[in-house]
Amino acid sequence: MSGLSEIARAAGVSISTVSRVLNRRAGVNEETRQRVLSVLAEMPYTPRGLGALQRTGVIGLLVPELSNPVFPAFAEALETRAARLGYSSLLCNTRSGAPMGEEEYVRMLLARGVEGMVFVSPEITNVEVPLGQAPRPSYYAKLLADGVHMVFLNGATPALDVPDVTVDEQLAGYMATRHLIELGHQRIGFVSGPARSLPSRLKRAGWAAALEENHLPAGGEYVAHAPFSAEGGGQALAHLLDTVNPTAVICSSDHMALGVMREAHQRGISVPDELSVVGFDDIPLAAYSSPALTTLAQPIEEMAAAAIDELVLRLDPDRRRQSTDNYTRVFRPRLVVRESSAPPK
Amino acid sequence: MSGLSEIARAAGVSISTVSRVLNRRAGVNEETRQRVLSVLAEMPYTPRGLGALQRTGVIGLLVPELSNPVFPAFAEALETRAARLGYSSLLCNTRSGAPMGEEEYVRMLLARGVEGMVFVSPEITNVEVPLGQAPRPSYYAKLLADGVHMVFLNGATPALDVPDVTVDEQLAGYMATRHLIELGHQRIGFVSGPARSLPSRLKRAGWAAALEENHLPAGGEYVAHAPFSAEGGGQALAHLLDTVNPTAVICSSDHMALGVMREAHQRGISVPDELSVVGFDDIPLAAYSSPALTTLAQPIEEMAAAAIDELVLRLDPDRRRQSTDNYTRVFRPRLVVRESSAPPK
DNA sequence: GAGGGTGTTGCAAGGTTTTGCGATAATGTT
DNA sequence: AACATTATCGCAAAACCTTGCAACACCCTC
Repeated sequence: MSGLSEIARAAGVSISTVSRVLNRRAGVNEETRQRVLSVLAEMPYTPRGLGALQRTGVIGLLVPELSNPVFPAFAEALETRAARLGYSSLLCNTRSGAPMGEEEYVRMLLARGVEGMVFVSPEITNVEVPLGQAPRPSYYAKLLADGVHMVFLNGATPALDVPDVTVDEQLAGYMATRHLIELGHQRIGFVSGPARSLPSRLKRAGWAAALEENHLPAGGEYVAHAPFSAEGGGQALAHLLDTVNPTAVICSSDHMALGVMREAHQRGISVPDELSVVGFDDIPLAAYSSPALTTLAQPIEEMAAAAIDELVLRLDPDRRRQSTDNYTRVFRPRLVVRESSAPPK
Repeated sequence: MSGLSEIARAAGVSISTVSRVLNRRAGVNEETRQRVLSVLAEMPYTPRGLGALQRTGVIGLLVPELSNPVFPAFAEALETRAARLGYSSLLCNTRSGAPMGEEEYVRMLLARGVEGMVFVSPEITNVEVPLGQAPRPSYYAKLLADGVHMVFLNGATPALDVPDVTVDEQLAGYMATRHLIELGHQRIGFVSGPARSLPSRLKRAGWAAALEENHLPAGGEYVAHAPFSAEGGGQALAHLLDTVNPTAVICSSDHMALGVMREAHQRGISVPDELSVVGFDDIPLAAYSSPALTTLAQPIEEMAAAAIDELVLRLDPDRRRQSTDNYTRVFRPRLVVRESSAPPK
C-alpha cells in the first residue's frame, strides 16, 4: 500500500531505480533489483492511480495446474457461478512456470485489483514445504491480516482462519476401499500422490481404516507415492505390481487412475477382470474411458457454488459476515460405480 | 488505450471528473457518472503515465472453454512459455458465464493492465455469428486500431491484419482421411463441429478433397454437425450410423472422438474392428483412452511458443516489429497412429 | 597506468493524475 | 422573494511516475 517513494526509501535507492525495476527495464544491477523486489514483497506497491480498485467485480481463481482435468472443471464451475453473481474471473495456474509461485501470483492479482480469491488445492496442502524453499506459515496469515478476502477449496487447514469448502477426503478413501472389500478384494493398494500432500494422507487414513476394520493388510508396502499425473499413476502401479501384486488399487485422482489403467493395458492385465481400479474426482472424462472408471465423485458444481457464494458474501459490504470465524463446509463424496471395478477372479 | 484527458474530452467533462468517477469518490452527479462510464465502455481506460501499468509483465490468454482438454493444454503451454520470458498470464474463459462475451473480457483485461493478449480459437472463427447477436466485424479491427497487441492462435482470418499461429486445418482433414483410405475404408464420415465454425469447414474441405481424389463419396450426408463436446460426438455418430453407416469417421476434435468411441462402445460396436476413429488435437489424454486414439496432433508446445514469442516481440519496445503486416505461421499437423484405426473387416 | 567502453545510478525535466479550493447552480428555508 | 446551504464541477497546484542525460565506477586493452 505504498507509493514509489516509500519503497525507494526502504530499499535505499532512488525513485527512478524502483520505477525501472517495476517496469522491467534494463539498466538495473541484479543485486539492486533483488533488494528492491524483496522490499516490494514486504510492502506491496499500490499505484495510487488504481483507485478503481474498490469494487471491480473481478475475482481471482488460483489452481495449481491444468493438466489434471479436475482443475479446469473446477475453474469452469467457479467461473460460471461467479458470472451469475455478476463477477468475472481471472484464472491463474500457479505452477505453470517455474519462477512464479503462488505467492507472487496472489500479489499480482491484488495489484490488478481483484476483490477476492478462491484457492483451489492451495500450496498449504503440502504439509512439508519442499526443501530449499523457506516455509512461510505466515504467508496466508499475512494476507488475512491485510483484509484480503479469500476462500479455500479443498485446502482445509485448521491452522488458518480461512473459510473453506472441501470434500471429506478421509471418507472418500474409506468408501473406495470399502467398495473394493465388499467386492471381495483382499490385497488393495493405494496409488498415492506425493507423501507431503495432505489430501493423499487423509485418503490413506481412510483406506487404512477400512482395511484394518476387516483385518486386511494396510502396511506401507501397499502404498506407492508418485507425482500427480497419469505417468505417475503408471509408475506407482508398476511398483505395486512388482512388489505386493494387489488385485485392486485406489488412486489419489482420476488422472492417476487413467495412468494406472494404461499401464495395466500395456502389461496385458485386464481391467477389471484381473485388476480393479477406483479413482477420485469423477472428472468429466471418467465416463469416457474404457472401461469406464469407477470413482468417488466430488460434487464439483455444488462445491464451486458454495465457495463462490461464501466469497461473494464476504465481499458484499452490506451483508458482510461479521464473524470471520471458521466457516467450513464439508461435502460427502459419492461413489460412482462404472466398469473398472469388479470382484477378483 | 486512452488517457484520462481523451476520455474527459469524449464525455464532455473535465479531467478531474473522470478521475473522480474512476476513483469512486463522492461529489459526482449520478447522471454525469453514467455518461463517463458509458464513454469508458467504448474506450477502455489505460492509465498512461501511471506506474507499473505500462510494462506490467502481464499478458491475457483468452480461451473459449475449458471442457475440451486442448484448451487447458494450450493454456498451460502458453503460460509456461510466457513465464520463461518473464511474463505472467491471466487466463479467461470467454464462454464460461452467459453474460460476459469475449469483448467484455478483453475490455476487463485491458483495464487490469495487460500488455497484450493471445486469443485461442477466438469468436471470429465463427463465420456466421449466432442469430440475435449483432455481428461485429469492426470489433477486433477497433482493438487493432487502438494499438492493442494481440495474436491469434488457431484463429486465422484474412479479413484482419492480426498475426496468427495456426495448424493447417485443411491439411489435417486431408491427412486423416488419407490415412483411412490407405487402410481400405470407403465410407468415411465426418463428425463435425457446428457449421459456422471455420476450422470445421476447412477440415471438411480437406476431407472432401481426399475422398474425391479417390472417387469416394463426399456428400453432405456423410457429415454430421454437432456441438463441440463428447456428447455432441456421440450424437453425431448416432446420426451417421443410422443413415450412411460409415466404416470409419474423422472428428473435429479428440474431445468429440471420445464421445464417438463411447457411443460405439454402448452400441456394442468394436473400435477399431468395426469402426475406425480418427481425432484431432492429440490431447494429452488421447494416449490414455482405450483403444488409444489415432489422431492428428497439433504441435501444441511449438505453437504456443510461436504465439508467445511473436506477442512478446511486439510488446518489447526495443525490438518491436516495425511492420505489423500479415505475420502468419502455419504448422503442419502430425499423424499419430494409435489403436483406434485399422483396416475395415 | 592512461584511455575508452560498458554498466549502473541519481538528477531533473516532462507528462499524467489527484486533490484542494473556489465558482456556479440547484435546492431548501424563512 | 431573498438568503442560506449543499451539490457539482473545473481550475490550478501538488503529487507522482517516467525517461533522457550526465556522473560515477568498474573493467579491459594497449
